[in-house]
Amino acid sequence: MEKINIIVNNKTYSVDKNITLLKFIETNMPNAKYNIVAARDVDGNIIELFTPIGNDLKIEWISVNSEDGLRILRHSASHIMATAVRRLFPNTKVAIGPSTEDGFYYDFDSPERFNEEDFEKIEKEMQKIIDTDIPFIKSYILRPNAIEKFKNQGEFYKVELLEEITDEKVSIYQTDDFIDLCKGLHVPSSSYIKAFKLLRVAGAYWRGDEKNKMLQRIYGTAFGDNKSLKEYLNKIQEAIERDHRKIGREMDLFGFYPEGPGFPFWKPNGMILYNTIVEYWKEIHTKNGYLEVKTPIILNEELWHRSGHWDNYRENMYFTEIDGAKYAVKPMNCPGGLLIYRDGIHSYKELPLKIAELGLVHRHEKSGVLHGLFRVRQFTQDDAHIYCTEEQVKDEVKNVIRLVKEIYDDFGFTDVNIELSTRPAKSIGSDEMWNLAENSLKQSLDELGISFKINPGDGAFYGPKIDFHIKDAIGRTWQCGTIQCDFSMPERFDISYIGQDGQRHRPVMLHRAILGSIERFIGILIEHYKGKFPLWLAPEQIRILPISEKNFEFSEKIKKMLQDFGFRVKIDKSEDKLGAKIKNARLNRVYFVGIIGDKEMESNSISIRKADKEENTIININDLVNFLNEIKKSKK
RNA sequence: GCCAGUGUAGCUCAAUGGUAGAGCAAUUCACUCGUAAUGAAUAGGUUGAGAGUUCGAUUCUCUCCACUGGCUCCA
Repeated sequence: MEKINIIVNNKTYSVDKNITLLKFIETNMPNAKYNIVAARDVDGNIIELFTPIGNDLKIEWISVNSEDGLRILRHSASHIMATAVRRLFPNTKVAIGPSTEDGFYYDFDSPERFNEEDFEKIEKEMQKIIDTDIPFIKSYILRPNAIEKFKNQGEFYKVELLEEITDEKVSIYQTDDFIDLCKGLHVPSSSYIKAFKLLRVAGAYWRGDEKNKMLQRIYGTAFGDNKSLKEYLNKIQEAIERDHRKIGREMDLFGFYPEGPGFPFWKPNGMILYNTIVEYWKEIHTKNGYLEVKTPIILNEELWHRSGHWDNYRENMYFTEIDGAKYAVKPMNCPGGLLIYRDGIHSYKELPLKIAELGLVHRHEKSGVLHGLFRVRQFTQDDAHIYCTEEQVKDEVKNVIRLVKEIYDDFGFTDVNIELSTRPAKSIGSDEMWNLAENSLKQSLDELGISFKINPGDGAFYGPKIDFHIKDAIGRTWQCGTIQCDFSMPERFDISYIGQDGQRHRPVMLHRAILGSIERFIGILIEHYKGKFPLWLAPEQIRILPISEKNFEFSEKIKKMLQDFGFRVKIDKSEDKLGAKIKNARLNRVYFVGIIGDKEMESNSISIRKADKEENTIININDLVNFLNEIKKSKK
């Protein structure tokens, strides 16, 4: 009998691996016939353990609502969904059905076109399966037998999977009449699914490859109790309410029109936000020793052959013609920047040379991927290229990391995850270059004591990179900043500096962006703040609400004064009552409203309040500018 | 690009094989007003575009465009 060692509560147990029935229960289910847990083995993998009650084995239970528990629960829910779908649509073939970060899906190949109206039917059938408490029965069979079995059933996706598995034996799970090739784990029976919901249907390629057949993927989620499901659905709702496309419209920030799909149009309010960010960005970069340049948007095609973009990035580029010669619209700023560097002789004394560019780039994104400001075809990168010696790389990378953190902090993002991506399959440059580059980045992070995740094969085609992911107010993460180490472009452009020895040397080039794309970053900011920006970013910082026409003149005086001090201020001279004026100010996400009535005029003051708060502060006009400046300075 | 869905007034949404309505917004008038919507009136649409079926299409069919959710990709 095959045994497996597992560690539970620091004790090692030898356990029979051939289990045919799996029970997975919570401690608060005393009537279960069997106790079974999912535990972690020595390598940290989840393995299963089976023991009848009465065995003295002490088990550390995992709750249904723990990360592992939910994964098991959701994976089981996907099987139940597949069972239901196959009951309702018998001609449906199944592909794979894993759990995801917050739910599960199953990919189907079916003559039926599923749509969301089918969900009710499928959910009902799933509920039936859950109510009848059908067990998940696990068994192991020899791989050739499994291939035979699934072939007979016409489940060719399973056969394809099986043909790649090298194990002698594979496990299969049976739920009702639905038999699925599956490693597990699963809950013991369907009634463990206490709350589930199907969410959407989408197309998905078999094995994620667009050359393969498009399958129909049904997404859903499941929880151990109804309350958690409700909380999850509320979170989805919250994300919908934060949608930057909706808030952007409400605040009149930007627009997209059919005349330019994927090309954002910035409206006056949006430009205020945009320019405020740019001004801040320029200031902090100047302070950190960066010089600024601007390079052309359209450049000769020859340049892109030299840079390697033509070979590696062509399908994302736009091309044009000038006087019969071929030109390309830049998808990246570096080649242009390199021309500037190459224009002159550089001494080692100039290095590190930090050249920043807010570069407008165009990339042809497939029509189906465009998404508000998050995914556009034209955007401005807050780019910079740092030319330095190999010895300087580590320190420069560290400097960039510090700057990245400072900038994110100023925008209210304090939670940052860092990832290191290594050489991809499609790449240029020698092995030595790649090793040197990857090691330099790794060491910089290590020396700063920063923990990071490694993404093998995720680097740019010209070098490895460090990516920065910020976490927003509702816990979503967004990749924004990046540092890319490039030994390749300097060679292609044959750039050099004169070293202490009077000889020419090849500098290293670091590409880096902090906000990533200003357009996208604004989208993230909108969703993070739900449009309620801190004072320094708010397109409209203060709106003065006169109670009646008698107060207009005094209001104008205050407006003029605030404008002279650089504040963005408007007066609501509409015929609305005060309540309506406040409502409108809130809707427009104005930061402060200042109320001017006879009372205020008499005392030469203004009743000021944050537009979304109840409390008023009465401030003398002479103190107003100081009051606002204090809040603006703090950035947050 | 692929799969599915959607497209009606500035916004949110109704309705119908016999050329369309509501609320909010807008405009005008009255009210001169104190903390999340004062009242009245007016105006606003070749129902995304094109073609087909039909006596008649906004409705049914097809093509295209755009958008939404995914796949893939990515800042």
